[in-house]
Amino acid sequence: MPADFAKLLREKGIQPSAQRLAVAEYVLFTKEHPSADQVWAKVRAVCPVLSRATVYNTLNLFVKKKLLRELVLSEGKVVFDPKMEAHHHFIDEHTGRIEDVPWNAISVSRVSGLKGYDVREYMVVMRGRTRRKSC
Amino acid sequence: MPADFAKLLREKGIQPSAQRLAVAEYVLFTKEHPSADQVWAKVRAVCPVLSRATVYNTLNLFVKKKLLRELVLSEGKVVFDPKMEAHHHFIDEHTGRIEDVPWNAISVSRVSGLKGYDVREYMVVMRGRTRRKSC
DNA sequence: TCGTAGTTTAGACATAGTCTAAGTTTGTCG
DNA sequence: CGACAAACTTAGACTATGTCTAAACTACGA
Repeated sequence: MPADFAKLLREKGIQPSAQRLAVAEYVLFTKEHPSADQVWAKVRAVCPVLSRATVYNTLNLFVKKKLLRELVLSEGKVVFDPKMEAHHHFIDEHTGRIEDVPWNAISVSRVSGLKGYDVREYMVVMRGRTRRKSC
Repeated sequence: MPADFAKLLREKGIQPSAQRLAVAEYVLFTKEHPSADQVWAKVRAVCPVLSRATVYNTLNLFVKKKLLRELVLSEGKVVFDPKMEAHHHFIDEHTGRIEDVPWNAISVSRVSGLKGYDVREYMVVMRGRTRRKSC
């Protein structure tokens, strides 16, 4: 955990304001996977002068500057998939379109040997762009 | 595509109402990955007597009865992860808690050979229960 | 026909996230 | 220092997604 968060932010091209430092101190080193509102709650306990909009702005900024990763499958929505057999998913980065990838196209090993977890199901989620002609 | 949707629903223990049939006809055989409101829009075009609540109820019922799968990483929210190196994720089915799984714990092959896709990044998403003592 | 369980409905409510317009802070340059 | 501009923060309005409720409707067996 760095002593100097301001320096860390500056290195990424982010102006280190008090609010951003408070958010950074919590979110950059947590082991939890907090939602934006959870971040807001945590940081407000330390730094009460902090609006919700700033937390959202700051988190999005951190994601853009590669300090954080956003974990989400589709673009903020729950989607439904009628294909009940196991399969993988590919998400087109430009369009957000989700495509099914057949189970056998990819092989994954050592899942069942994972220590500490009973894995009931799994899938590979890929992101990138489609190389199709017709689209 | 089955001729008799009513029979299909009854086999799963679902009373086949007109609304449920209309939803089933669209959602069980689409290649899209529609959100709930997209389903509503599509089905309402065919069957205008259909409320939003019924669509949500029906979709959730179909998921419970294993006709559909819900594609979502965390429980409907975007969460943030400060770990920027590639890694996988395990989601505890009971608590919804997300844990990081080291990249080397699992091996995935043939991703880069996928026809038609430029995969820029990928991860394995697992679901199940944690077998830890302390929790 | 009646009663009941199951289903559907509109709309209120809740939560997640974005946007805006105004106010505050910060950095720069004379 | 002083003032200006750019960057940042704010409250609250707004949109979208999803849940809940109470009332109305429907199907169906006794």
